[in-house]
Amino acid sequence: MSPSQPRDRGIPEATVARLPLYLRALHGMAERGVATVSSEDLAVAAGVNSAKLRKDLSHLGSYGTRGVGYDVEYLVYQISRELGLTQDWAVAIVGVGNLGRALANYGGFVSRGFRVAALVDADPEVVGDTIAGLNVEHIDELEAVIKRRGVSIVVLATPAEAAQEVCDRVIAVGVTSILNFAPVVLSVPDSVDVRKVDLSIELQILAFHEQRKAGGPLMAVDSQ
Amino acid sequence: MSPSQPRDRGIPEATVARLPLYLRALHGMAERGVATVSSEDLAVAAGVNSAKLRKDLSHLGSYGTRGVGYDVEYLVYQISRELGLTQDWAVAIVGVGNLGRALANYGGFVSRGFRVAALVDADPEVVGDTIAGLNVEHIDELEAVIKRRGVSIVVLATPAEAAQEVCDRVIAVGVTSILNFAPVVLSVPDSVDVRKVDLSIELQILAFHEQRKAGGPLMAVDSQ
DNA sequence: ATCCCTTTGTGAACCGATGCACAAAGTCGG
DNA sequence: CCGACTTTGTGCATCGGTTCACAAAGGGAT
Repeated sequence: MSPSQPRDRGIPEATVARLPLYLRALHGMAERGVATVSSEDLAVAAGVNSAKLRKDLSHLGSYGTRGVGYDVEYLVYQISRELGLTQDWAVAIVGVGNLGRALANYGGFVSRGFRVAALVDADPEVVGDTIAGLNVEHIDELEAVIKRRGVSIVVLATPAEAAQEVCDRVIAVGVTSILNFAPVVLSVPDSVDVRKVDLSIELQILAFHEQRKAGGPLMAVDSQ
Repeated sequence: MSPSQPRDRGIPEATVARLPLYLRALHGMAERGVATVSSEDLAVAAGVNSAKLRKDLSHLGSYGTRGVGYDVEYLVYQISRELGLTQDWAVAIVGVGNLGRALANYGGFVSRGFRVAALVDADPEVVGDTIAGLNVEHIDELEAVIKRRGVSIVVLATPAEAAQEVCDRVIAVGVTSILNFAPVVLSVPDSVDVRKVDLSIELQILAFHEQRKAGGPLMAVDSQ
């Protein structure tokens, strides 16, 4: 705000998106008993350029030792703290179709920092079922469940038509973080974060490049 | 390669990533009987800036009419063609756990241009099962299935440990496009395209921003 | 204690993407 | 047929992110 106080705790978005990658690589190293790691090695493990890695980490602070590298355990802790994974996040999954079910059972989901705290669906056929150890609750209970369980992150795995309404309702009870799997553009206030995952978009991007490789606009049907 | 031949059919990567978004919005409009659309309206529907949309479309050619806008049907066709969706892509899903199953049944997957042509798994328990109308084949048959069905895009929904080996094997039989859901960094030749979707990374990014909103490093527990 | 070797952290050039703002192009009413 | 209006397509300034390259910092050997 005030120019006299730079207050540069702002970490670039691109960096934030890579921190989980580093964290995963570091966890693997910690399990294998690695004590310290150089930016070069960690960069390879995470699949990025080492200069980029160092610049990313430098946004968190000076946690490396020149001539040695980074202490694995310590770096795991620092990144976890920065990402907010030292606390426990209650996640609700709305829409318990094939995808919602898969997400509820997805191991990597539950692992560090996150806990699936509620499953909600509109279909009376599945309400009351137990999935991944959780009772599926009715969509009418949405607001009550979110408040009762202290849910702060909502995963939308509903059909496209239902997504915006559910989105509006959870925002109305204070949720400000949404992970959207429904193939729609959600309209939300600026204060709400929405991340979207669209499986078919990823496939389409692959198809584009595949087409290019296969001869592109010239359609040169040839060995290479 | 040769600098003498610029060959500028190169569409920026950021543009390619947005084309599927435009396509989805356009399909919706076509269904609602909309004949033409302005860049402004389409931009709103796709959730982007209208100048960006126009610049993106300009990379495909001059398909708009000044003073009028874009013909919906025509633009759908042009974008589809550019993305390579006018042809039929055979997709194999390797790993038929919760996620693989969800993907096999996922409607938006099958829809336009893509066809799930094979399901493959290592677990004898599921091999032979019929999922989404397809017989699950054994991982030993991987190479044979890919060749027989003409699979050109492989979706990896295996456990993390198995992903790299499956990846190597499908590349060995000529696959150059992979959509990876396993939480590992795959190592592949430059000629192969890998796109990754990591559900837990998305959650971690949300957690980061959520933590910031909740008071950030100062932990100012306050209304605003 | 000193020197050499390794590795970090970062200044600076570079690159691609974004968004403004406007001229060119086309439509439509009179 | 003309003039007002709409909307595209794009030149240009800007911005965020990437990469290079190197000085500063620390460890370990002698």
